Amino acid sequence: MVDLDQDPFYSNGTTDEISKKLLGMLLTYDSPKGLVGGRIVETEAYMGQKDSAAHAFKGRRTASNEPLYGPPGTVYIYSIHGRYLLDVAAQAKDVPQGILIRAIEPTIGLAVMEQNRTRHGVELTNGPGKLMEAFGIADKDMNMEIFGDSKLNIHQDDKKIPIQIEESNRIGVANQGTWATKPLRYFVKGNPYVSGIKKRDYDQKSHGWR
DNA sequence: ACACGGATATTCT
DNA sequence: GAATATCCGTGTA
Repeated sequence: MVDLDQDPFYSNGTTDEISKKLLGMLLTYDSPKGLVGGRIVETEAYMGQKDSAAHAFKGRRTASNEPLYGPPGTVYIYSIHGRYLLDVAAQAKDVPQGILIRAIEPTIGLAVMEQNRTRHGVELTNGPGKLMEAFGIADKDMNMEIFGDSKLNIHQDDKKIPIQIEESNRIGVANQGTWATKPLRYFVKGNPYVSGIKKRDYDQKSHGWR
């Protein structure tokens, strides 16, 4: 059994650094309808107690954000606006910093995801609630599980390299205090599955991968 | 009971 | 592109 607090990936670096490292990694879910997944193309870092936009701001701790306090690699699913969003705890146990996985470029189980979403093309997975709907996840049953031990997995060794990582402020936290404007959102420049990207900014050739 | 949010879809100028 | 309707679980009262 691995010592989770010593995890060589999640504990190695600050949460914003890890958010960038996740870009290009393969995210999979072993769903009841078959394996689904894709490349992570957009993430956001939430820096814990000090971060006015984070769920754990000022050490806030409730039943629903408890997974943030789990060991690195803990699955944190939470609901907002009637959707489910996927986070991963990024630091040692009791350090409540997390990374929101906002979009993926789908590569596995396209037919299943299209059925779950009743949409296709970029609309399949170009947003945090959309990718969870595509996966067919509509509950928080996997909370507190660890990526890799869970049916959810982030394959650290199966990774494409972005040509360029772009940064911006985080989405949907506009009036969440002084941290609202910090550049803690990261995405693969030119990838069509990044939320809100304009068609003219697509990298048609390589989707932003090296 | 009730207000609201780490979102999405639809409907307009 | 921007405005708006709707989503429903969660925190606070």
